[in-house]
Amino acid sequence: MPERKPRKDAARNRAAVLAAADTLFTDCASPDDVTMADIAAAAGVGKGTLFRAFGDRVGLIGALYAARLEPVEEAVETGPPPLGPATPPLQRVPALLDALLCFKLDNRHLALALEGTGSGSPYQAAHYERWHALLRDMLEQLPGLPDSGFAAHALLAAVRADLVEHLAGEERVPREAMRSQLADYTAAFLRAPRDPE
Amino acid sequence: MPERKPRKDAARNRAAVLAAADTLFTDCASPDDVTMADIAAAAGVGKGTLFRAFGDRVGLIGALYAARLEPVEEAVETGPPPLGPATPPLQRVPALLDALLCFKLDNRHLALALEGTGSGSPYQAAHYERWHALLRDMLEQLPGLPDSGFAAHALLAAVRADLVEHLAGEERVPREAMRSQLADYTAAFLRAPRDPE
DNA sequence: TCATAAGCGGACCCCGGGTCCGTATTCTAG
DNA sequence: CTAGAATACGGACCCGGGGTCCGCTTATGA
Repeated sequence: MPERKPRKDAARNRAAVLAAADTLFTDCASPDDVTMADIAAAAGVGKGTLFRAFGDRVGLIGALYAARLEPVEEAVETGPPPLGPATPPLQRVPALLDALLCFKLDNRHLALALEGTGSGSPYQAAHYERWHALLRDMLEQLPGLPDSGFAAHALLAAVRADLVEHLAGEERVPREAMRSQLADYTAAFLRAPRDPE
Repeated sequence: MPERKPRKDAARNRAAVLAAADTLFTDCASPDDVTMADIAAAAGVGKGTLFRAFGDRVGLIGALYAARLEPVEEAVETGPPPLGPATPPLQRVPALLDALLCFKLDNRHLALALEGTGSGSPYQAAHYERWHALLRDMLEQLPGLPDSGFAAHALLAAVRADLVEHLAGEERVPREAMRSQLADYTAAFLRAPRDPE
């Protein structure tokens, strides 16, 4: 395949934009008061450059998000328990949800910016489908649970960026409290199946 | 309190706008390709009128949403079982979630428009807090469940408009299937407490 | 009927995402 | 090293949508 390597300045600019956007997003109160022009300016670059490199706003945010998310993905795909693939579902499901929660807590504005993108919802983001499939498959291995597809969606909905933001921001729930609440919630759901004693 | 009654034409126009917006939203593919100008035009009214009557876009959508939601609220507050207040929590919780799901199914675009409003999320909509409080209180009466506040959030997240839209639209899950999946999910969660046999 | 306040409408402003194209930079072949 | 093509740059520019403003119209009630 003729995958031509990009020019050096292009690569440098891309990196600069990514870096600038990153700090801007983490510093700002709401993701949508950081504009494309702001980012371009902060990166010392023209708007055109920015759009050529990432296509559009969603593309840029998506790239940032992907970069931040990469460690988590690696930990899930090839890491040690309890996140790695060798873990039995009963421990891995809560571990995954906890990891996702932590990620959203650590990248509030970014996740918010990505999920709140137009009416698109998070449901057409490439990542979402991956997490959903993974979670669904794990749930499927657990006997006696209801429709795994829906359950996976519902569990993922419990760690949606705006909910997390609301809890952390409005309700001032501290990080560890939120983690344990989520763990309890997950546990309650997973405890369900063994009912016919 | 000096609550002056509005002029007749004002009332008429308000109603016209509401009606026009309603049909526009239900007909259109995505909630954000119906603009304020469209609504004004469809209602045969100037933009100014529209903004004076509802403040801003969110206000208008909120008003529409509230109107549509009113029957549900009444059913919950003063209706017969299984939605009404006389129902024991174990039946009322699933009934409430089911009612909410049906509502979102029947008002997809509207709910989508309201929940997807900026980064505001649904969590600052007045209605949300009501549902959350109600659900939390019901959960509280059930022994052995984890933190009711979080659980209420998580359960409500399972019927969020964009998830419902995704399931109905992208995954083509039929209405009744979705209802039963939600019911199963809810049941699994509620079944949890009685574990120490 | 007339005075006054409430309401009306649509031209207008603002601002942000996205585009365009003349110019500058990098790459590559000779 | 150099010339030419290919690629990238940047910021002026466009467009569309939310929200405002103010001179004019219409309801109201004395």
